Amino acid sequence: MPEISLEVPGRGIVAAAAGETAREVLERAGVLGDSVAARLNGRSVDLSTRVEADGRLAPVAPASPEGLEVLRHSTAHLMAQAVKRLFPAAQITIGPVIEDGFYYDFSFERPFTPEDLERIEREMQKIVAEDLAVARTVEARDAAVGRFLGMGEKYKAEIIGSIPAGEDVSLYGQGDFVDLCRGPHVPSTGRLGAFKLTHVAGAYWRGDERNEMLQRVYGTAWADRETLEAHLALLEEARKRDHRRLGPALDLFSLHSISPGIPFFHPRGTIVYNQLVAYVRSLYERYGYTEVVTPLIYKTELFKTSGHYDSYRDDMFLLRADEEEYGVKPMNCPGHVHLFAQGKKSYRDLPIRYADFSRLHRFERSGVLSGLTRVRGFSQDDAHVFCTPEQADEEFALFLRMTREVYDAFGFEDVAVAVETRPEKFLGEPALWDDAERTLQEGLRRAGFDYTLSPGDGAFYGPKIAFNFRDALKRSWTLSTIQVDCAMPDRFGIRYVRPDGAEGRPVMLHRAILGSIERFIAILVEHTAGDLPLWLAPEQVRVLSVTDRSAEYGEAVVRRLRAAGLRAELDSRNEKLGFKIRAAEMMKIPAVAVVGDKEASQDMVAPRWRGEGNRPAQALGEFLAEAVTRAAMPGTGEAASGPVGVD
RNA sequence: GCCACCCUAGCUCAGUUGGCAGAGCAACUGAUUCGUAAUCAGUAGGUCGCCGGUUCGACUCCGGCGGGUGGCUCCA
Repeated sequence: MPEISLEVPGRGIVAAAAGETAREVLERAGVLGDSVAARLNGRSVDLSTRVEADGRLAPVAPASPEGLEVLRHSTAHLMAQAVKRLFPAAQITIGPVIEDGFYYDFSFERPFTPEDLERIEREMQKIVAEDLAVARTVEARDAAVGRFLGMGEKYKAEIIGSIPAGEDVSLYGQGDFVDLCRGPHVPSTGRLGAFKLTHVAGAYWRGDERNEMLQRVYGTAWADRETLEAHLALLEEARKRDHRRLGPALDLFSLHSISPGIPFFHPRGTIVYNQLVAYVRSLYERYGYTEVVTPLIYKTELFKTSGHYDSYRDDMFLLRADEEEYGVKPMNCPGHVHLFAQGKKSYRDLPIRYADFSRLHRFERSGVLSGLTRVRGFSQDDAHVFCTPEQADEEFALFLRMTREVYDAFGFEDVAVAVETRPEKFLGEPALWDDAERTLQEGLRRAGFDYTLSPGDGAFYGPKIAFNFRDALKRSWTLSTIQVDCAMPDRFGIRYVRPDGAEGRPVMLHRAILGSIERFIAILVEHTAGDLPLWLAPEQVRVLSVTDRSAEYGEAVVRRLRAAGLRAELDSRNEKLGFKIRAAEMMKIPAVAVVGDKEASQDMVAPRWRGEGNRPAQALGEFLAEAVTRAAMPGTGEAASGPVGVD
């Protein structure tokens, strides 16, 4: 056998015979350890892969990203094997790795029950104990199709059938089970074990709702028990932070079947809501926006012109009055274009930036509604910019500056930017789209944003940039978006007079920074676990009287705090101090001021800041000054800056 | 919209094979006047999501509808 040489990290060059397995080479190099696969020239391969030529070879540890991918994929196969043993009539389809775990889709005559999941999990553990060897074989495509048809696996045969004819496919077998798979996999089922099946759900075959509904079983898998437990603990933590639980508990909002998907904001939640709007308004003042108030309901004629009637009608609330069809607006843009078209506009008027906090209503399919994150009624910090083509770059840059300022204000750091391009169903000229997509990408590059491309995800009227924020629970949410409109200026025929007296078509941008205020509140509640920043907290200070003797002084303290613009309440209930402290903590009140005989006699309070604990009593004026400073809205007070360089 | 599961007091949850609906917390009343995460006692609170069926009898079994949860498909 010819000698080959392999570069193994930490071991330099290791000599091997061509045809030796990766496992043999790694073992001899003393780096096999508990690896579940190998990396050969940068590609993940099975440990049983034969090395035929010079190259680089490294072990893949179970806890490494590639290792976890292998474990999860192998665990998906393990589950499929268990399902086939328990339910031979079930047909296997696909079973990919997803974030933190895997799923496998089965076609079966009935849905799996939670009890089935437990049985499947036990069967999986049995197969782990059997420690079956996992073996890879290669077969011609048509032979593989025949093999799976022979086993009655018509879905699998269909998948393999869609691979180009004449190609070979790789199969992985373990005991009585075989599956089509690119691999790699762990060498034997005994290497698995730190997994848990989490839930079952329906899923359409090939993701198309016209197809059969399959049974999808989700699971999570990790390198060892400890990391599995840690992951389950994180899920538990997420459950505790869930805004649908915290929101009502903190008396912020509630949902009721009387209006599915449209939230009721309670007085406390309304304070948060209005503070966010006030914050955005303060930015608008500096960034040169003008606010408008526009109709909620329009004759559908408007939506026919804008294109919404054709592209978006199924998602709209339509109504009939006076023999006329009306639509509740799902977006502000058609109204704003209409508004722009009123009166003659000159280049001297541009850019025009219409901001609108109007409520929007979208008839979302019932199955997609969820808390405040997916609703049927909401409002956005929405605005539409109309400018000359020459101004478009600067307008885009301005938006990016504003976005950055807002994210800094909230301390949002983990933000990924995606450029979403022309979808299949679109309006306007493809050339316009290409231009717009290029403009967006160049602007991002100039502003120093990294981004990824998300082909086909744009809005029907133009390409879009989405700012996706990852919250404390590692979930991703679209907050800000900006879209170049390639359709509506033409459809509405809006114009402006250029310096040379000719008429031009203005460029239209759609943009939002917080996005939906409802969704933003949900994200903020979960990100902060309900500990909202002081400027947003519905009740900023709670004054606690120790006994009835200090209640009157407590009232005076509350009056002083309120006069200084703070949101303060008095708890003078006939309860012990410990009880009131607990109540304030559970409502996550940021600051507590205890007043007893001592404080009352000296014009003092004993502060207790949430997360910081008790402080010695201090003069009321001192406490008040600190609270006012801490409660400042971002971009105001000391740090306030003047107008941003526009207009 | 599709698949599965869930819906009992304001909240969190018990409720045996179909036989008079329960607890803790919250609320209310009284006592207590108390110093940093729950003082004690008492009172009230329910068309068991809604409608229909089976049954001598339904929170419990069956069907339909509504809402929610997890997914799928769609999306701020």
